[in-house]
Amino acid sequence: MARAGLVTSPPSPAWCVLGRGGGGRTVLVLLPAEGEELSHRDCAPEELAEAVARIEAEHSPRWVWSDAAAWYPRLLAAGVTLERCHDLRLVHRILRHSELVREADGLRAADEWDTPLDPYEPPRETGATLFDIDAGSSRSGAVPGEIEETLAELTRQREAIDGSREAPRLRLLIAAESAGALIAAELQAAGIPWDVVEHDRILTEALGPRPSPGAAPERMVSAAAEVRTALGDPLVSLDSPPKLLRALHRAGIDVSSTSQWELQGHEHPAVEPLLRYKKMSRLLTANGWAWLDEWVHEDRYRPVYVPGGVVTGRWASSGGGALQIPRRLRPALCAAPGWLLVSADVSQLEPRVLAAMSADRQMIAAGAGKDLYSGIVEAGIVTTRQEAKVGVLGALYGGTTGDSGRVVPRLRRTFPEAMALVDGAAATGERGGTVTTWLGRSSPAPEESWTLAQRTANQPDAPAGEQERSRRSERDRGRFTRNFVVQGTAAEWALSWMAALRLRLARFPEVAEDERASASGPVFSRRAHLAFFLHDEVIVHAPAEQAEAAATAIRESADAAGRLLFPGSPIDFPLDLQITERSAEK
DNA sequence: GGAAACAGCGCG
DNA sequence: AAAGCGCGCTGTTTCC
Repeated sequence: MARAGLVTSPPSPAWCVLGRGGGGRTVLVLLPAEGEELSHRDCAPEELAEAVARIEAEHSPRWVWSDAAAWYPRLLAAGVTLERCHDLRLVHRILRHSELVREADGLRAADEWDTPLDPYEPPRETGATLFDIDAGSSRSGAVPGEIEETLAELTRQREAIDGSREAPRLRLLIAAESAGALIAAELQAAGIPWDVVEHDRILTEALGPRPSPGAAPERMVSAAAEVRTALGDPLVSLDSPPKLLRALHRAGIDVSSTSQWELQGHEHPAVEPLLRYKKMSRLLTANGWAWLDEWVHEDRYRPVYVPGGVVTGRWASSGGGALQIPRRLRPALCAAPGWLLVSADVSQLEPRVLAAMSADRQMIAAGAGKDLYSGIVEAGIVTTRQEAKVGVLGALYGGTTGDSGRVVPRLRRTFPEAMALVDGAAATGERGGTVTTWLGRSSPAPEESWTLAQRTANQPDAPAGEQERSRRSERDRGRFTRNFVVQGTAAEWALSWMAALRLRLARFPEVAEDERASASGPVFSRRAHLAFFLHDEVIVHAPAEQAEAAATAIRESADAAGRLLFPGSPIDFPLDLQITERSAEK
């Protein structure tokens, strides 16, 4: 009954709203349960962390603020963690688009809440700097973060939720999204334990020793020389696609672009060193020594996560490329001495989410307790696991050609409910409609110009070229909405997983602080904590004696997330789980 | 001379 | 062997 526990609020759900007041002070408004008295107080910047910690200990309220990204980092720095929050800016963007909200005009009018906070901009609230001015009195418009506007937005949002067609689902989504905001700030504060020596070793092995500034590494220089010799062009730039393409043509290599997948089909002696050069160039520019200098300090890599940064609800990152760390650098992700990494990823998250959403019994059965793709092979639908994978991805992404185009029709016969769900989402998108995830995040409506252009092109007298272009545009949008419902619901599952895990880990006992683990700061060097998240994968950094318990917590949380989203469904979400000192390359 | 777009490639 | 969805980041080219 995990679901009921979250949906029907406990008897006295205090909310504590944080906002900027006058004179650089912060106002705290405690919204109590009915019948109790509303209370508020304000405090100076240097008193804030202590005041928040005291209220958290006494009432454990849901903290309401403009953005976790603006308020939470300095609380964490002061050693304060919070259990739950309501992130108005993230929630605003969900509610104003959601099809489940009946009346969103008020929210849409408050468009100052639509702007995502620029993570590079220093936080503009709480008056924690000495130079803070009293913004409240000097501005005319409503400003997120000021206490009056914060309370007004909370009221708008509560009305929108209470009046929605499916308030319980929306409440789950909002709680999960807000938990994500806490987690993102905590992940950044804790940092990813990073072994600079190992990273340097991988770079040196691949590229040669670190060159002096401005120079290219040895092995890139020699690979480039091989390419130029083979092309008979001693000066050609390998970093300029147009120039390189012309040089390739002059050497008789018939390609339409310089991308690796097109090059690798050709026999020419320039191809092998060129592909080698491209690999090295990529590693150097994206995650080379300059990246190490910029992003890793005191054994921690601290990327910037952007919760809700993708339309589907997935996280994005901004700076540091947290979600694109190449697998070959994974071994640099390494536990502090005396600590361990507990890594877990969900097998075939998206297909399983689709199976659960559509309650497709055959598809659920194919994945029950094992690899879903192997299950499809065993059911006799295809002959190889690779075929099953390509077919399922084609179903999720709207593939029509090649292997996936051949397998999808067979999947449609075997898994009719699952396929009907994604096919329906695609049809809605092609018509210009909106689709919605399991918990209520809706896809953005198409631009007005798009709808208009489609209507014009669909007139019988429209030029054939225009009609063709219009059909292609419709299909593009259909593939987007087809994938949106699945990718978005998978993101909701992952948030629920992490939210449950985070609360379990917070109840772990404290251990003695370790010298190297202390690089994670006062909060995260005394017990197991989340260190990494990547769509369907988490890594917990744990004192060795807590690693087994952390693994159990990860599994329990995955089960809890499944029950929370799909109560009563037989769907399962098996994990690949490993306890190691060093992350595996795979 | 700086912003925007593109190419290419890393991740799920 | 690539395709079909969603991203970020770098270096280069193009545009204003």
